[in-house]
Parts: sequence; C-alpha cells; structure tokens
Amino acid sequence: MFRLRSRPPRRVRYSVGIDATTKSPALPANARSLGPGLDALHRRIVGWFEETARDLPWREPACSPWGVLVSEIMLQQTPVVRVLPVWEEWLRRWPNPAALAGEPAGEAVRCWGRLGYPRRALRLHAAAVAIVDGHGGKVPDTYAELLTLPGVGSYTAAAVAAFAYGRRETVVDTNIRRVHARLVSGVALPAPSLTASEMRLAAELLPDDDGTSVRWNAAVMELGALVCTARAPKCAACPVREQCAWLAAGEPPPSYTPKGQAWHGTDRQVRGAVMAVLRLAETPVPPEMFVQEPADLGFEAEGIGAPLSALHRLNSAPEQLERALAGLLSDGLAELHHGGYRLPA
DNA sequence: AAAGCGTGGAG
DNA sequence: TCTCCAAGCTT
Repeated sequence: MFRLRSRPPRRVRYSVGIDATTKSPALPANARSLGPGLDALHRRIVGWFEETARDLPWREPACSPWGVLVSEIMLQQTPVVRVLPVWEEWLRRWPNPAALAGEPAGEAVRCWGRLGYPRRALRLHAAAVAIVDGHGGKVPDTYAELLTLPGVGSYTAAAVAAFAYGRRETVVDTNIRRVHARLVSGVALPAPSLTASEMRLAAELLPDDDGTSVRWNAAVMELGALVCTARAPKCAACPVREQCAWLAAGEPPPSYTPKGQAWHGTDRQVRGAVMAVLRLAETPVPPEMFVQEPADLGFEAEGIGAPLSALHRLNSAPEQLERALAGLLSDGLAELHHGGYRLPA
C-alpha cells in the first residue's frame, strides 16, 4: 500500500487566508492509494510533460522574470492562444518593468487589446511602477514580495517565484485543482472555491527537490490544460489514468453545477463596448456619442465607427450606460478630459 | 465572502 | 444558438 513518505516538518505556506500554522492532518484516505507511489507519480507526469509540453515563449530559459510575470497576469482567466500575440507585442515594446512604468497607464490598457479584464493591464502597469520604485526595477523573487504587487494574488506570486526563479512553491491554479480533484479525490470537479484542504493536498504532493517541484507544477498544470480538461477529458491520453481515483470510481458526475456568468444585458457588456471605443479613440469621446444616435455621428467618429455602432446596438438604458461609465472612471480605466472620456494618460 | 470583472472559442 | 469556461484578483 502506498504511503506518503514521511519528511521532516516543513513550513508550508498556504496562500489565501489559510492558517499556515494549522497542523497538517493525514491525507484523505484515497490519497494513499496512488498505486506505485508518489515518486512514480511525479516521474510519470513530469515525463509526460517533457515529451508533450507546448513550446511557449515564457517557458524559454532565456525568458526574463518580467516576461514570466507579464504572462502570468495575461493568462489569468484567458486562454494561451489569445495571450501569445499580445505577450509578444508587450515584451517587444516593454522589455522590462522600467519601460512600462515610463509610459502612461492608458498605453498599457490600449496595448492590452481584446484580452479581457482590462483592469489587469492597469494593475500590471502599477506593478511595474512598484517594481521600479520599491525593488530597483527588478521583479522580486520571493512569494511574500510578489504578493504585495498590484494584480498579483496567491496563484501568481507562487507561479512567478517557481517559474521565474526556480523556487519550490505550492502552485495551485484551476488546472491543478481539477487534476487533484480527479486523480486523488475522485471527484469530477474541485469545490467552487479554493479550500484549505486542497492547499494541504497540493503541498503534500509537491516534490521535495526544488527543480523537480518546478517541473511538477508546470506539468500538472499542463496536464489539466491539455488532457484533464473540464469538459470531455482525454483520459485515453492520460499518463496516470491507471492511478486516477475518479476513473476508478466510474467517473461520478459533479456534485454541483457551476453557475455561469451572465453577459447579455449586463453592465459588463456595456463596459466592454465602451472600452472597445476608448481603445481606438485618438481624442476624448464626448458622452453624447455613447448614446444611440440616429443620424450621422460627425467627423469625430472617425475610426471608432465600428465599436461605436456595436455599443449603440446594445441599446442599453441610459442609467446603465451611466453606471458603466461611472464604473470605468472609478476603476481608473477611463478619465474625463475636456468633457470627453479617454484612457488614462 | 460573494459578487463583479471581458472576451472569444469550443461543444 | 446558447452555454460553458479559460494559468484569478479585488473589495
């Protein structure tokens, strides 16, 4: 019977509001049934990764910590294929934190394009400023320091410390949570939000060796992204299907149905449409232009006709447009200049 | 601590 | 067409 080998007590850092002093109880019973053992599990998944891993520019050894940080922020809730071209453009234009910090935040937002969640661009700019002001222009190399940066939470801090600096960190993202849920816990999906129990499990599964731990983190993430996917997992291609508790249990369905985010008719949709206009606008946009306009919009609409029409097509209530604009102002994604809206200068 | 925050591809 | 969901963070 497989057992986790005992190791000297190690300070385990649990991210997000989890008491780091909590003593570590035994693993769930099914964590002990990983067949050939934890080392073998590490070898299988890391081996699979080294054969199968995608060539991603932020995984190149030559990629700077700044490149890794930018990639991690861009990848929050955003698929790799959409990030790739924007990341390339960002790194060409801003090869280090100081380069970005030297430009207006609005440029970061504009260059963010249609990646979504544009507050991330704002925060990345603020992070660059903080790195220049507080860290001599060098991306910090510890979890604790990274965590203080705007837009950097527990996942991103651990990921940058691990992938940019080779540190042994408990990296837990949505892919890793799902792999652990199936492989070890035997359930179709992880809990709706990250639990202390998941962090404990991830910490227990992490290889002792620094180098192996980094590859393990990347490998489990990749396995979740390519094979152990949320819908229609490709179990036939899984290097650890023989050890999978969920498969062994007969693929029980999820115990809950995640509720999707509303989109049509929401403030978010209006904000998105307004931002699309502002990204293309070269001069401040008067508020009247955001309102449905039957006749011609005049020469001022030059270049922003398409996103403006898209906004008008939403036909949103005036108070909803008001809310969206006010929200963008308070978030710092837009500012008022001579009575018109523009990206922050 | 639950809710808000974009976008587009896949099934 | 419509729903789901993708390397989360912040308040």
